[in-house]
Amino acid sequence: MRHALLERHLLRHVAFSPAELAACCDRFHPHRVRKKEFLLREGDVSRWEGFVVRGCFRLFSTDHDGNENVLYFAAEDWWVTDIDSFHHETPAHLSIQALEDSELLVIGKADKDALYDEIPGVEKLFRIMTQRTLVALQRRLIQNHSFTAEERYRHFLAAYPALARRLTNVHIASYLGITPEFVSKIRRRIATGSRQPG
Amino acid sequence: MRHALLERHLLRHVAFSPAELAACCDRFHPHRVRKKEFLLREGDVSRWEGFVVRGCFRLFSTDHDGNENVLYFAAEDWWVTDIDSFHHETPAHLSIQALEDSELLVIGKADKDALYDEIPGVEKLFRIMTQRTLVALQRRLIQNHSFTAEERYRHFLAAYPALARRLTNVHIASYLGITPEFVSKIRRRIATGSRQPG
DNA sequence: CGAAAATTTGACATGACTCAACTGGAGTGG
DNA sequence: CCACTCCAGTTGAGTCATGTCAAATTTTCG
Repeated sequence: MRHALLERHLLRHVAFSPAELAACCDRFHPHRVRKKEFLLREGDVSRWEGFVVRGCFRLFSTDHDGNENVLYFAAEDWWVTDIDSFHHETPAHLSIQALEDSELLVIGKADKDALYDEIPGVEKLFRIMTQRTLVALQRRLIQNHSFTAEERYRHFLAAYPALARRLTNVHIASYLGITPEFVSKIRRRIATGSRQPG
Repeated sequence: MRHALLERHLLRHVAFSPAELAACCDRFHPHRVRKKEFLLREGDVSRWEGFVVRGCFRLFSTDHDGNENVLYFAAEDWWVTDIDSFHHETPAHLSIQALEDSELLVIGKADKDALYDEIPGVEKLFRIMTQRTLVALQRRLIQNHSFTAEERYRHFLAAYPALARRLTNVHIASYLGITPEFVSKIRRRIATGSRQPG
């Protein structure tokens, strides 16, 4: 499935030849989901890795109290999968739900493994992408420890303004690890113009 | 530098030939540091990626209030580096300090890049290792949101009992994102036999 | 032995949560 | 076009987990 967004994405970190690029893209096929539909449910095996072409998803897990914790949001140009489940064919820890009507390009494990074997550069691409994701997650973990809820909320709005406008406060709260009620109180503090200390 | 621990580590995810294995190991050289010495200081460029052969390190960053947040501990069989700084030769966000007299095998960027180019399998190895680290970090992030401080402390002791015995409570607290005083209070609660709820 | 660091303890402060009530907008069916 | 429902969002009172600060005590280590 040729798709300009995917091609540009793949070329971002590795200089594939046109033939290699086509061989990659041909392993993907399109998939549509409606708002609120699940691409994956906790406990099932993740059979697909997906590249988001249109729409938006949340990846979350449910803890013993029934609280949903959002690991991340994936809009256009992002990947969605439970890495561990996809690679080892084990039950997923994550659920993946569409927050809008969405379109993906998905690839199955056999096709992905074939790409790894056939096209030098695919390993490099995913190594680099995984490293970048890891670095971002490391920073997020540290920020969770050193920032207050208000700082994290402000930072999220500043870092992802377009994404934030597409999400409800409930979801943003769940991503930041705070309650929706408290987000509401933070918003009021911000709106009523109180300067944050520091 | 041939070293049984490193060889076993490299073979864990990829079946290198003896020649490939030797070529990998030869790019590493030994390095010793004393307790409390820094391998890397925030702001400097990380010139080395290190594999810990003996001893223990903490990787941490300092926030605007001067608090040190431990990202992770690295004992034998772990890697230490500021990934971003090492690969892009930019100032590091992390500091790396030896908590004991330690020995590493280190590799510079030029040698690492050479390995990526010369030995098919090295990309795969680091892709897989990075993925596993990412999955572990994802789980840790979610646990930070859904577990209380006491639960996180208990979980850390249960998951890394040997490591925990080598660390002070100050460092464990900094890893868990809580204060050393509160760790002390948790320890008392545990010691006085109070069952944790849930 | 002596200094520095780690740990413990207690009083007090506060950030964030819980719960419950209320408001308002978006979609849906009649 | 209205009535109705369903969520998201807001608000407030009360509570709890965890932090802060300061002092006392123990351990580590030169």
